[in-house]
Amino acid sequence: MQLLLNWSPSYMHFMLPHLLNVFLQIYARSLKSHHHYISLPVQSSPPTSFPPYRQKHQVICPMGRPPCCDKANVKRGPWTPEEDAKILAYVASHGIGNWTSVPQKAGLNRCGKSCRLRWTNYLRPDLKHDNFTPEEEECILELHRTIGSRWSLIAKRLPGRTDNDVKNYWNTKLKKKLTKMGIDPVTHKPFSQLFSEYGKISGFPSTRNGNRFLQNSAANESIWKAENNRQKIQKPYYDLLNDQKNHPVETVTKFQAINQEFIQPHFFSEASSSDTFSSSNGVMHFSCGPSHSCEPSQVHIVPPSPFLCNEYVLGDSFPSLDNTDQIPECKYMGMQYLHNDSIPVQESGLIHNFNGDECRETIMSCQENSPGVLEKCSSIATSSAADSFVEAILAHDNEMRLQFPHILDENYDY
DNA sequence: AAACCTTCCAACCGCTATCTG
DNA sequence: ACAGATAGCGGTTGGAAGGTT
Repeated sequence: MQLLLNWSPSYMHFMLPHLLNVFLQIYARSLKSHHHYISLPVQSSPPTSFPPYRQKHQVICPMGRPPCCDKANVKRGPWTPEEDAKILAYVASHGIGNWTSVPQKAGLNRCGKSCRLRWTNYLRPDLKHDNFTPEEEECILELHRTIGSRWSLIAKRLPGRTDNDVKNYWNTKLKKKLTKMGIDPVTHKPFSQLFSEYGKISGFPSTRNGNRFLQNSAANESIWKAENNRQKIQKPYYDLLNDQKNHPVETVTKFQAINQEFIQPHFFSEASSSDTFSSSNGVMHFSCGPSHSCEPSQVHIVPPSPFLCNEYVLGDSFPSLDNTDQIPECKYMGMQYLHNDSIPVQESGLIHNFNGDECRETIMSCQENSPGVLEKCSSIATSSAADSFVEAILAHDNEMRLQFPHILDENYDY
């Protein structure tokens, strides 16, 4: 009883039916076997807060860490209500930390890692157990469009949801939903637009063999590989945005540094041969990847949004943060097409406009809300800047084509 | 009713980063 | 510096539940 009194009302609301079920099952079993109830450990002193999350770098076992468990002899598979009750009781009285010792102390024949996952993904009191709301759905879609399958980052933006929840919801619902709507779940572009863009790539099968590339199964595989590549490119940005200590201005500076040291060399070395860019409706889209590669996976890569932000906003033309008038109007690609039965084609993208002040606020608020910079700043690009950039790359492309015609004019047949 | 198929998600796997002795 | 451990993460899978034939 003392255990229950230490739970918050919301946690109580979640757990009471669960515990009732546990006790009923145990009671029913005890009637059959004449065994007594399990005795839940009752804490001697209430925790100061619930859940008492472990402090970072907290030293739990100063004498060295024993092996987690005997992997061969621990139970696996679905958790029973009794096991859940033991974890809950243990955490309520001891708090979070050193999952290695939890199975032994809680009386469980489970691996510590399994206990941790059970707690993290299911038993945590702050978790929601109801369906995803349309708002959460939009949030997932928008974040996935921006940062890809970084489930833990996305989950952090959705209180009460775990990365596993988000991942499962994406894989079972959202991916199919987008596909049905004619939208590629990786690039978040309409398939029709992808077909069009693939067809524009020089040296691509479209000129000789039509769009066969996109008609066979290899296309899907290529897109997934491209997604992986995109995530590698984006990593420095995630690292930066995850660093909550950064001042907004510092963040901007680091964006520039990352761009110079990593993104630009990467981009120009890999994408110089025959990249394609398009600028429509003021939102610049481009694809990069070596068309001379035998890997169709690298032919089309949606660029990391921060690249756009950095290239066009934080670079030469980026005004001081005090001078918002010079910030071009932001074009934000929202995800409202989800609630629209019609398939958005080229007109998609300009669903919400951010003005200069909003962009500035976004940048200035990045310390508290860092992914906002990604989402909004990423789309800052004027069509003129995009056009000049496109021209520069196309010129570079032509130059490369003249130098390496034997590579770039290969006839691709996947 | 039975067999088969599809969907869904909890749990696991394997990897990397980080910590400790 | 190194080995051995955990935490955290994204990808994958097993099997229960529901639907279809």
